[in-house]
Formats: sequence, structure tokens, C-alpha cells
Amino acid sequence: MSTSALPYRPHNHDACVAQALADARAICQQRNARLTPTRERVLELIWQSHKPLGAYDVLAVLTEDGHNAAPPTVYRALDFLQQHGLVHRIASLNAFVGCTHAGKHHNGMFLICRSCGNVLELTAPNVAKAVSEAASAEGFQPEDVMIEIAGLCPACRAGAAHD
Amino acid sequence: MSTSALPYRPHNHDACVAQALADARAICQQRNARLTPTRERVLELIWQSHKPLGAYDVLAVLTEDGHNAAPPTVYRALDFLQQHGLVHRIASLNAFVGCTHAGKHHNGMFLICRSCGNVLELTAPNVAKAVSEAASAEGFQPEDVMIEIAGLCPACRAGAAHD
DNA sequence: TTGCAAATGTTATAATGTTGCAAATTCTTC
DNA sequence: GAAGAATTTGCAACATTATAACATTTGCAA
Repeated sequence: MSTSALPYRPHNHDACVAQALADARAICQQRNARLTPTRERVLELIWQSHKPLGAYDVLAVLTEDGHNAAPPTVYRALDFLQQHGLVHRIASLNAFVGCTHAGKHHNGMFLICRSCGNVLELTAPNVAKAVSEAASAEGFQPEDVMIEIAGLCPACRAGAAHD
Repeated sequence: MSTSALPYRPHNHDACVAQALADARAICQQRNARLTPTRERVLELIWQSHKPLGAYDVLAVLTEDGHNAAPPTVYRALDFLQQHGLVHRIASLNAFVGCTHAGKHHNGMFLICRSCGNVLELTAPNVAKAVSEAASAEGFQPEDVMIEIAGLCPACRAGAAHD
């Protein structure tokens, strides 16, 4: 059992990844989308790291795997995974994280710890509502909402307290 | 008077730019920060465009100006302007816009029209509050909040209606 | 089994951003 | 005003992130 780089609540991360992959397979089957070996492997790699993973990080691992991969290989897989809501791109980091609410169409809100690098995805109805109201007040029709919050996670706050 | 690429409310854009520059000068003076000619020119260029401007777009204009500029020239100016709250970087576009609330420390919320490319900066207290509450509920200490909303601005919605 | 669409391989290149060091400029202090 | 410190700029090279274009292969269906 791997226990490093956990998000806020401790958990068995291998099981967590396995679950995510199983969910992804189910979602893709239901949609007649092909979760090919490369795509699945990329998803696995992203899930194994709770920290956002860059496209070239993924590429490096694929190369270690013996996979003869080039940037488009990775970006295509990532596009696919994004389209099906299986991963999110964190724009402020140029990196990707596994989606913890796979399948549902949603725009997560991301808490990004600047110290340990972990990212927590949240769905905050109040935030979504406030954003939607603010946009409406300007006559703006929102389609894609991106909320990324950098700061300190609980663990790192505690650590920083007794530096 | 230039009237193209206006944000949601019509205005005299030249005056708008001039005001932004005057404000910037005042802010920098007050802080003993040096708004050098290059920095000021970059700020001006960004303000002249209501659409976000990429670093290399800025660079191209500086080059036209006869300024012997390289990428670091632009990025350094942009860093300076960001640090003093005079411009914002829009992460989802890798581009920069003039800050409409210069001087005040704040995290704007950006409405980005996917059709015309204009960006409106908003301060929405309800959104800020909801975000802060959601983060607190997770024990997370927010430092930098980034909210970027892509969608359709009022003008483009109207246009799209009778396509 | 042929034909089509989707997915992948491959090469090259575009777009964005950074590092490191030297030269010039501005500010400070005497 | 001159010496020295600090900031800003010039400049070259390079690093990182992402895409374009086209050929090839694979999976699936008629």
C-alpha cells in the first residue's frame, strides 16, 4: 500500500487508483468511448500521483515503459480523458489531475497547496451559485468555469506553524 | 477616439487608457516603484487592447517600435506590472489584461468571451466569500484565487441569437 | 474482405517562458 | 559631485509546453 503524497484524508491510494480506473472503464463503455491501453495507462499515471502531472512527466513514464511515445501521444490521450471528464487540466500549473467526480459534467474548484503540491478537487454549490449570479448580472452566459486556489493545505499549515 | 473591441459598456478607450496610465504612475510613485519607459509602454499596449495580449504579442509591438527587445524584456515588465497589481495574467489564455482595480490587492474574477475575446474583470464579494468559506471548510488557507469564466458576452449572445 | 472511421506513429515546428551573466542606469551616501 | 550599491536592461542561449501535418495501423461493420 502506498501512503505518500496523500490528499487531505488518508486512504489506500492503490485502491483509490484501481477504483478510478474501474469507474473510467464503466463510463467509457457506457458512452461507447474507447479507453485504449495508452489512454488507460495515462489515466493511471495521473491518478497515481495526487500531485498534478505535466504532459511531459507522463511522456517520460511512457518512455520508461518502453512505449515509443511522442508528445502528441500524450496530448491526445489527455484530450480524450478531459473530454470524458476523467481528468482536469490545472491551467495555473500546466498540469493534470484525476477527476474525483468522473462522469458528471461539472466544473470543479481546485485547492492547490503551494507547499506540498497536492490538489484537492471540490464541488462547492455556493461558489457555483455565486459565480453564476455574478455572471448573469453582467449578462454573461458562462460555459466553462475555472476556479483554482493556491494556498496552504491543512497539513502544510500545521508544518509551517512550527518551522 | 477609438471605439473597437469595447468591453461591455461603450467608452472612450483612449481616455480609458490614459487614465489607467495616470493611475499607474500615481501608484508607482506612492510605492517608490519605478515605472520605467519600457514598463509603461508594455502597460499601455496591454490596456490598448481590451482583449488579453500574449507576451509575444507585446514583444512584436516593441520590436515594431524599434525597441531592441527580447522575451525577458517583456516578461520582466509583465512581472513588475503584475506585482504592483497593474495587470492580471489570464492563465487559461496565457495572456495579460489591464487591471481595472489597480492598486488594491484583490483577486478578480474574469469573464472571457469565447466569441469576441473580450475580458471583463469583476469583483464579486459573494463569490469571494463563498470561495473562502469552501476553502476554510477543508482547512485550506487560500492565498491566491483565480477565477476565469469562459462563455458568451451579452453582445455576442445577441449576435449568436440570429445567426 | 473490403471499406470506413478512429486511433496511433512520426517528424517537425510553434508558442510560451526561463536562466545566467554582463553592461548600463539609477539611487544613495558621503 | 564621486564612489559604491542596487536596480534595471541587453543579450544569448535554452527549457518547457503544445500543435500541425501526414502516413500508418487498428477496430469495426457492411
